[in-house]
Amino acid sequence: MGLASTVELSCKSEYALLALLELAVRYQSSEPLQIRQISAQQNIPDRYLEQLLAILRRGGIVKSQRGAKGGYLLAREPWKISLFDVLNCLEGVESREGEGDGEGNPNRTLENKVVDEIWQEACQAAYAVLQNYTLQELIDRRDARRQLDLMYYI
Amino acid sequence: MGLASTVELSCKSEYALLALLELAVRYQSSEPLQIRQISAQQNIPDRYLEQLLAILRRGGIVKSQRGAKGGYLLAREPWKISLFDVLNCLEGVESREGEGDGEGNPNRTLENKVVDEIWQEACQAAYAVLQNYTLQELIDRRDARRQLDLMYYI
DNA sequence: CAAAACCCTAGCGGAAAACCGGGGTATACT
DNA sequence: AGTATACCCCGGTTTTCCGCTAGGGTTTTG
Repeated sequence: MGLASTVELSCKSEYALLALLELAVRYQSSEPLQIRQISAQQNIPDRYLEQLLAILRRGGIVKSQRGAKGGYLLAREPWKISLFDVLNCLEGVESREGEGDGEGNPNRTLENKVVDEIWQEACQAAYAVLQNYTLQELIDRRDARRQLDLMYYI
Repeated sequence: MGLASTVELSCKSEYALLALLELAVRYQSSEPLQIRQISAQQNIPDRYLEQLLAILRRGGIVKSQRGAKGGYLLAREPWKISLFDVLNCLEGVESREGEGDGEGNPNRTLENKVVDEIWQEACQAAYAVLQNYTLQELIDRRDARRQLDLMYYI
């Protein structure tokens, strides 16, 4: 209830995580996976997913292979990519340098700063959690729940 | 940088906290404070602030006194109102019952659920921090920094 | 050289956030 | 009683942002 249910993961971030999960599953094969395949598997609008993957590429999360038979691969092992890495990469783009706010704003009162300080502290706590989860653990969790669901079914 | 600077407190929440800080400072006097005074002090559009205070009133954070010489007061002591109380009150309004998403949505895959689970866990960590800070501590922090700034100035 | 894939940039549409305004109602003071 | 003050309710407007679409490139395979 309340905050817990209203503060939702952005659609963008969810798409990205689901896509990365697909890449992570096939990491061993080192065969690139194409946008179309991912978008079909996870029900993500393909042209939009394309943009997200571009961001992740620039952020060093995935790498791409151009041309026919190309596609995307994880830039490193699934257990070396934390959820924080991913979300930070996504949300940290197209902010920088547009503010006037953010920090260097002159007419920010002491009250503004204090409130912000605590807000940052709360965010840090959340980041700490996200840094502890990797893509690999995402896969593991899913597989564990698959087993569980299967048991209930029988 | 990154997430840390982009995940910003909503304007709404910041306004509310600043307004409550003003009320908290004058809590002892038990004289109501008017919207105009608060909005002037903290540079908040007064008609907008009015709406926010109405939400906070319905949420039991502040109480109001109508008529001439009226205004707003905290509903309880500043050290008994946590930042979580405030944000939860503000963000938790006008959501409920409009979703289709949220949880009971049938076509949510296992992947969706797993990702959400972890996200919720991260949020919980942030809430824990916010629950530990009260309006009183907001005041104390500000005053501490005032002293500090003064020392540097000399 | 053609097909398959990624690459870049621009812009649209709807929803939510921020804000404004008008007319009502309770209370204090004279 | 009457008037001024300040909250109260609710609808509308503006602006911003997110999710998504679109078009035209460039690189690579075969």
